[in-house]
Amino acid sequence: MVKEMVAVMGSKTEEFKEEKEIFLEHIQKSGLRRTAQRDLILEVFLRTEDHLSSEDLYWLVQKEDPNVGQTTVYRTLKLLTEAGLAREVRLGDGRTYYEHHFDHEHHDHMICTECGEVIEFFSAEIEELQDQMAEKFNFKPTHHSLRILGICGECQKLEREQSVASGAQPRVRVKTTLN
Amino acid sequence: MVKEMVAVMGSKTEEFKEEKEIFLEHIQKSGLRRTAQRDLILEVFLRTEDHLSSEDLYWLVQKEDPNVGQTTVYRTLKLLTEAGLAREVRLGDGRTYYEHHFDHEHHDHMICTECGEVIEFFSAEIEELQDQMAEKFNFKPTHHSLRILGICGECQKLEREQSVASGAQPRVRVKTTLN
DNA sequence: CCAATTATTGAAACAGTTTGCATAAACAAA
DNA sequence: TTTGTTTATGCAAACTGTTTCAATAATTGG
Repeated sequence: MVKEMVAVMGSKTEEFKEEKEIFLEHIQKSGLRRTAQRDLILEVFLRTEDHLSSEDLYWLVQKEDPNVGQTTVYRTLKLLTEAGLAREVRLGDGRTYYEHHFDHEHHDHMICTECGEVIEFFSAEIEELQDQMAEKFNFKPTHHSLRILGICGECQKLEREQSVASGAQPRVRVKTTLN
Repeated sequence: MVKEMVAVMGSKTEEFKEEKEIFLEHIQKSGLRRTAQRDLILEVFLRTEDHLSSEDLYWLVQKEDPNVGQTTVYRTLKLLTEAGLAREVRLGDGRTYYEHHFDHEHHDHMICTECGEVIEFFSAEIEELQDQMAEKFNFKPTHHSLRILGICGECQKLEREQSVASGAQPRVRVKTTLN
């Protein structure tokens, strides 16, 4: 078990060198310690280009090393966030998701309430207006999150087909956890 | 105990007539039943112009009728949301808050990460740009939520005073639950 | 190399919310 | 009104995502 960990320590792939350096730097700067778990979690996180909840990531990591607890994944994700490698995103269900942050432009999200698809978008104009708004209230913004909930193109199409096929009963929306 | 309830049923105040009608209508349309608890919860909710968590509301209701359970408050708030009288707001801590929705203009929130103050604001330009964005992705928006996290004017002032008084140590941010 | 210090870990605790169930209350029909 | 049917209620227990804590492991100073 320990031997395996040592093997992992040597960092499986040579990809993501930059990110790994950043992580190490952050670890050292904060007086923390490099561990096999943290290396593995970072590795798997970087490999997965998606919005991951802590639990999602936990299971992915489990597959490669069953000796990693949920807690460690939570903490490591928090670390990655501090290091600037990950960004917390709340999509609207209770969960917190994480997405790559390093080398990724800032963006906001549209979320389909039918299928859960997440569309990333960016608008410089909206950003600008937000800052103006904040200034008007003498508010110093540090972050913001803009989520647009609705129905994606695909689901709209499906909806139309369904209403034709089954005689246009109004469809019941799935779990409208607003906001 | 039953007598009291009957007294409450008759609706304590004559205010909020419109909202109460809407609620009744929704109740009937959905084949649900009017009950003393629901009436009381609605009443107290309407009386309190604020962002309330389910628990907040629970305690307020408790004061007037100790025979109301948390569960009922949760369920009723969901009802009120469906009826269009309340709106769910996630301010960033785990909790779900509710605010008045009927007859209240749509707005977004700035949240102070120091003191928790919530500033409501509205920008027609931002709304417009959001719709344009959605259209660009063929996305049919139903709701949106824009949160700006940062530091309110008051806390900025405090910060400045503190840094003068105590010799300008960089201040540690309280619970930076981003996003 | 050993002891003392400090960080890391996973299990258990925790908060907020939801669900299942037996009882009580609302409503409709007689 | 009374009866029968169906829904609402509130408790307790389940569940979810997250944080805490005591035991363990790593690192540092002597």
